[in-house]
Amino acid sequence: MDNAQKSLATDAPRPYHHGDLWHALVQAGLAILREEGVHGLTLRAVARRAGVSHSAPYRHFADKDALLAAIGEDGFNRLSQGMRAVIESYDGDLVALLHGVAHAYIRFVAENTDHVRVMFSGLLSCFDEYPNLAEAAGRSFQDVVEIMQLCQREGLIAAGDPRQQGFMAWSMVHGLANILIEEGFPVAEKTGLDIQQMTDACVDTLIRGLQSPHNGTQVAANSQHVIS
Amino acid sequence: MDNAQKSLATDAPRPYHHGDLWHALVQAGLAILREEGVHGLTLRAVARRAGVSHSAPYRHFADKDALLAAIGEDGFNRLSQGMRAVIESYDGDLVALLHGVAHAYIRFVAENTDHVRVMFSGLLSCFDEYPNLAEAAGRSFQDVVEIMQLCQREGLIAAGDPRQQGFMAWSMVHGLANILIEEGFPVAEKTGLDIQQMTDACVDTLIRGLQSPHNGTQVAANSQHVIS
DNA sequence: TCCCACATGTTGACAATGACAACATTCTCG
DNA sequence: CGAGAATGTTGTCATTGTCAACATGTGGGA
Repeated sequence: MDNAQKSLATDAPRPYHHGDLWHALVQAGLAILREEGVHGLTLRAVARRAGVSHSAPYRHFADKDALLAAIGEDGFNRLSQGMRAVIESYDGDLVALLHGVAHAYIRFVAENTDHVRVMFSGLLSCFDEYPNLAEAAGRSFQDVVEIMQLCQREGLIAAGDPRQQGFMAWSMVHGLANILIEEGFPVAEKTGLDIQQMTDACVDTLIRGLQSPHNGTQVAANSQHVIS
Repeated sequence: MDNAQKSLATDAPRPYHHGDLWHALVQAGLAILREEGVHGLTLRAVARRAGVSHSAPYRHFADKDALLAAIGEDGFNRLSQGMRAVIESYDGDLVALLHGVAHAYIRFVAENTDHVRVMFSGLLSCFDEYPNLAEAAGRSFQDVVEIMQLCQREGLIAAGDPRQQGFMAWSMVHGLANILIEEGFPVAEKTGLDIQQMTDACVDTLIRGLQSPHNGTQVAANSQHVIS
């Protein structure tokens, strides 16, 4: 029954009854995510932690999914923030920039595993229903696209639609990160590489792969890969 | 109360009381996953569908996670099966083989979204606790590693640890697949590429990226990417 | 062949959860 | 200042995961 934890984050001035519960609930959710993982992230637990009754969250979130969407949005914002910090420290070494951004992504996933599980993993059913969430995710992607454009200008990678290149880059790093967070997944342990090295290897592979344009059958394929 | 659906899959002969409930429960779980998604996958629903009482599953699975592990294991087996079907139809066109395997992976994820969410996405807490699950996942990975070895022999990609190369290949395709299944995720829609083309582009990029060895600073990096 | 131990399945219970309705309080604005 | 909206609370409900106590059918040893 101790309502002691609510300070951090938005230093909003609590205009009336509880203050702005909206932020308090999101913060409580983040704290629970950090301390107990996604399993402990329950609406009632969030309410308890925020010091309100179990039904109060419904005045601010239509249902649990809506809270998850807000938390996911926060996650994308933090992700963008981490990547942008690297971008802003760009000193002319483009390869280092790419490695740095990839490491930022991987580190974010590693240090916020449960947060990431909320952002992806379909806990929140659909991005479409939460415009703010979609926007935040879109901004994260935009960061990557801009890096691709920079790489093209600098001649590090071939010309082409930077969104496609960004999509591929995101896919690779996202896939790596998501495999790494599966505890005991029988891939990571067997490669003999640690996370840092694996990340570097992926980035290098990606850069080389993007150094030629991908105009359809570039590699040489008499593609008969029958699908659907 | 209708206990009408239980036939499909294992045509086991129901030796004694109910038959072998273990398989019936897994099959019921798969059916629910297919029809109602991961949200409807509840222990009691599985029991209902199998025509037994709500507590019967506990004679075969320690808890819900154990059922999820069995379902996940089935998923990895099906994934392997899909990829192996492509491998076995190898006709000498290695590039086509790679494209085919990637498409098999992507298609599996697209057609079994909720099954994949059980396999990954941390619903089952940890691979370590379920050796069978880990083994099935390991076999899937092994398929990819063997393809990498084949690619090395044929000279399509550079020499190197095939497990690392396989890890990268898995990461890329896995990342692509997992982004694609996020409905409304503001990346896929904007690239103007459909799934097939995007998959092909990823494979081509990957092949090119793997055509040179990745001995540390291959691309040229004065790596100052500070991490932890 | 008979009987008992054990595997399997059932019933009942419990706390926790998401969600809703009815009610209480506090703010805002006309 | 006072009505209505915004916000928060209490109470309730069905559902769920899990456990304990009980029932039932199976198979092995006398």
